[in-house]
Amino acid sequence: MDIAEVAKHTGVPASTLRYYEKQGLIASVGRQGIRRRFAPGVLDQLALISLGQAAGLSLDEIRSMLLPNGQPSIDRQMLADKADEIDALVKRLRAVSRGLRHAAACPAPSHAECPSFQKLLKAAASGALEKRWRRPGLKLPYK
Amino acid sequence: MDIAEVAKHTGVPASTLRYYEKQGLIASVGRQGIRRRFAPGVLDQLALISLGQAAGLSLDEIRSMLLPNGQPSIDRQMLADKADEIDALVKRLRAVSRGLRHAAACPAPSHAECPSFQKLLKAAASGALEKRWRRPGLKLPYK
DNA sequence: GTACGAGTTGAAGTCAACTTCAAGTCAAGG
DNA sequence: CCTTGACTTGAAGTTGACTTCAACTCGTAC
Repeated sequence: MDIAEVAKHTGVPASTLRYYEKQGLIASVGRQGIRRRFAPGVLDQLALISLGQAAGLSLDEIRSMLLPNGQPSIDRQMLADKADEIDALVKRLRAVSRGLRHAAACPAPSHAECPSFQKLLKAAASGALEKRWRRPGLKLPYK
Repeated sequence: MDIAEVAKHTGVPASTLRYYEKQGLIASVGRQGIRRRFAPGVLDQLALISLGQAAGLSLDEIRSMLLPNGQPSIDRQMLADKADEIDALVKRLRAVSRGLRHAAACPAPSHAECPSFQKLLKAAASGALEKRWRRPGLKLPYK
């Protein structure tokens, strides 16, 4: 497959594929003239990368899960740890969501007078919402 | 309060407070000599900013929720929409977490042969995990 | 044989949210 | 008066994951 075909199948732009190759996340199986050729297995590798990103892994971390041949070799403990991390995040997010909903439904004329909104603010200020995180991490959908 | 005091109370570094002021997210109430003085209300504003960030809002979006005086003026519909967005994210994250856990517990000798891992990969590839997002968004905890 | 479209390269640019830096300004203590 | 230490400034640097760019090389079609 050439780069455009991989891009079409996966939705990953050609520029990103070249970037991933430079980063050692995927490999081409040679050239036809000057053009890269990819084995079909690259589609699985890209799926794995997608999955890792959805799990909040950096490309570096994802690379560390790949053998030189591109086969995944994943530390099961690491998977479990990541799952724990995600669960903790989910817990926080659900608290935020509950708070937002309550604030949205709150009948006070302005949020300044809404007790549940005040409580939310207090929680945010107290760090219960984990104010300051250290990694760039998970992306949110735009819409 | 001077900037160090605000920093101490909120955990927000002084450099960030200056940055927020430049961005119009908070305001100082004048100077004592060359130094900024903040009204206590700035603590609430910072809590609101924290909350917004926890909800995945950009600083731009957060600013759009603030009146020029710093009082929040929040569109309740927007809150509800944000809550929906977060719930959708939570749903995806829980799927990822479940998948990771299953893969971690999977008895197959290598992940290449684990059926549930394959299924996860397939889901990732099919876009069920929402591969390509448009906003920088939510940060993950480092630990 | 030459024009075209799709690929190639390395380098540089983008984005958000900060942080870091050098150089300067103060207030208070000794 | 002089040092110290906390603050000030604008400008530049950081991070990760890409994207964009100009300049170049192919294979194919006309």
